Amino acid sequence: MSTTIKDLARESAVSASTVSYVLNNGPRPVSRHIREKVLATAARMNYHPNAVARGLSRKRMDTLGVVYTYWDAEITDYYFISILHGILGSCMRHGQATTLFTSHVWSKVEDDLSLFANGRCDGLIIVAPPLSCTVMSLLTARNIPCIVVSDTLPDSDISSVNIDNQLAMYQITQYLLDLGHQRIAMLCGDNDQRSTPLRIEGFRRAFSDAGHNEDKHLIISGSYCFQSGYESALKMLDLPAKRRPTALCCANDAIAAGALKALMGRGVKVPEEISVTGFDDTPLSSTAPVPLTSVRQPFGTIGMRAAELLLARIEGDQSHHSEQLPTEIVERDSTAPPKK
Amino acid sequence: MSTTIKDLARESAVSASTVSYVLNNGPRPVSRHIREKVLATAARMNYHPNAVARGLSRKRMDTLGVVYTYWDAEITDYYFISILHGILGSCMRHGQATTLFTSHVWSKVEDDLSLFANGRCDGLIIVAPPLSCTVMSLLTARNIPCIVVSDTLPDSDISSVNIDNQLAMYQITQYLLDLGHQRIAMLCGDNDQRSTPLRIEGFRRAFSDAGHNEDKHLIISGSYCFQSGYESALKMLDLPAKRRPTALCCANDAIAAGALKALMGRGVKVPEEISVTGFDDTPLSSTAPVPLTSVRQPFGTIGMRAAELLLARIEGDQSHHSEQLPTEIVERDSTAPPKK
DNA sequence: ATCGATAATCGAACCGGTTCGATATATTTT
DNA sequence: AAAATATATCGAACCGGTTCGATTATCGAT
Repeated sequence: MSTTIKDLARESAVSASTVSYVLNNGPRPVSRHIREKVLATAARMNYHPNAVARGLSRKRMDTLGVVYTYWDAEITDYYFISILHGILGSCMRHGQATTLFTSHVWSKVEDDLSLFANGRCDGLIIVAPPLSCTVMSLLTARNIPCIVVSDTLPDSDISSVNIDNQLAMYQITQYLLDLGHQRIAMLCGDNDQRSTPLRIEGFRRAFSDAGHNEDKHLIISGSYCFQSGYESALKMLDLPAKRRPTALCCANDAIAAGALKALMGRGVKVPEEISVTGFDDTPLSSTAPVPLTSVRQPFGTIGMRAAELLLARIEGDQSHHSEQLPTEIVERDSTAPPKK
Repeated sequence: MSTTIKDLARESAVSASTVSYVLNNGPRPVSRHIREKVLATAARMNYHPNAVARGLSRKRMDTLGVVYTYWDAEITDYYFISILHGILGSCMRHGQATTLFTSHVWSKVEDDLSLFANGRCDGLIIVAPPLSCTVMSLLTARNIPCIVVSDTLPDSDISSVNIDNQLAMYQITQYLLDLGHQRIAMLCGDNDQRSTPLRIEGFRRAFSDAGHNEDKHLIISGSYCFQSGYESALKMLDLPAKRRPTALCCANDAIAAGALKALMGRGVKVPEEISVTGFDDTPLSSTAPVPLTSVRQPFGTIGMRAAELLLARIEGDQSHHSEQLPTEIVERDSTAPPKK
């Protein structure tokens, strides 16, 4: 249907291989005369090389795959999208296409893996795999380059890019402690996410390092969503006054927004009576009824680095990285020293 | 490196073509005996057919491309993401991979088009192309199936999927008029987006159909962002009391949120003093300080239908569709009859 | 002029599948 | 039992590029 390299060769009265050399600038020299002729016919015939044929013979599709499972049915969450944004940027800059794969259920991803791991993509970026995830071993077994955006697995030699979850939580807890809070509740996210135990650990360590008594009852398990934050906050409000926390340290912004709603519903003033912190610094942080003090994750950079590391690995780099990108506390209006 | 169909053929003591017939269930019959043998060796050798080779010979990659330019540097906006979500769902259901392409500048997309239009994707879904966009004609010239998610172009035979922008705006304006508002300002989005003139037209028609005098000065141009809404709302507040609108009909939720902030900053009560409506029903609508009455667009369905139409077209369907999916007004707390 | 070295070009094989014409085998018909 | 038909399998060509060994043209040095 469309013009092929053979058409081009015939029309330019040269061999197909020569045309290929011209189009790729090598690997062999072509005389100036012929080069120009070929280029001219290519333009005239509106020739565009077929990426699939090219990919087959070069064993390189210049395509990166992104794998993601959403926890509760939404790819639309800011976390994934911003990382994807970074990945896309990187891919564009390096002339790579980006192919997406998602599924509600992680096991389905593993089943459908063959769709990816079959030459279509040169490598895979796996975003936020749940704790129980065997995909990576499948991939390495099949010699498919991959990178995870997640905390490093203890026993894995797969490179990873992420923030330092423990440190980040440590810092924001410390921030609250420095404000003078003593009774702080941590509103946690899903237990099967790797970030959860790490953030809890950071929270705990901030307490012990500060020499404060850590009251275990103030670690509230939940999930990374608005509803969970709402419910957990209500629980906190129902505690007897002397046990009620003066600050809620939330494991992400959605939880914090939910908590905010609960507090406002009960007429509790933020930050005057209770301080609230978010995590992720999504747009929610700034548009919340009380703009949230939050931990900014460099999502874009995370995605970018993941793509770059993957690309390096595809190009033969064997080294093992596990990058931890710095986070930053963004102060807004939801935190203040405790009352009195 | 990895096992090929030839390895499989040798190991099963049959020809490669027979293996192919087994793996694809056709197009020719294979004896039960051989079928099972091949399947067994395939499993044993952990064989996965190479999608690229397959794609080359079948001229079909089972991949749909999604093209998008973000207005102001963010792919992360809810509009695109939710549509993408619908597309992904459809693709998964139909065994298609999804490849993404974005760029800040639309012209860059046109340049890089060859990356897509070269066999890698079987067709393209173009999301929200700006008014001045020549990509589609390039594509049709090169015989590449495509669908736009956008209002239909007057002179185009490319199928499209979208809401009825004019009708939707008509309805929400009517809703405000029915509440008793007479002085309503429309806070518009970008002028180079196709939706803008259509929504304005809907706004106008609602006025004229209701027999109200339409005051042209209440159509405020701007862009689809928070900041624009903020600024436009301030302008409204600065109008002399008798010309000040009692309702702000915003062209999207971001604008409405910005407007809300301006109003709250000036101590204007919503909805008691001024009603505000959004458009799109993004999460912003429900999490805004005053939950917004908004127009819900069926983003997921839009994406889904776009993918399905594209798939049909790829499979040879020549018919021309331009689907307009129904919208729905979601009432929340930001609207009420005008004061007194 | 002749020879060797270098540069430019060609032809064929290959990447890993699919598909079609031809052949071999099994089944039915007469 | 032979002929006609249906079924199962093979081999080769093809998809549209890249790459490598071999061949030819070009050039400077002797």
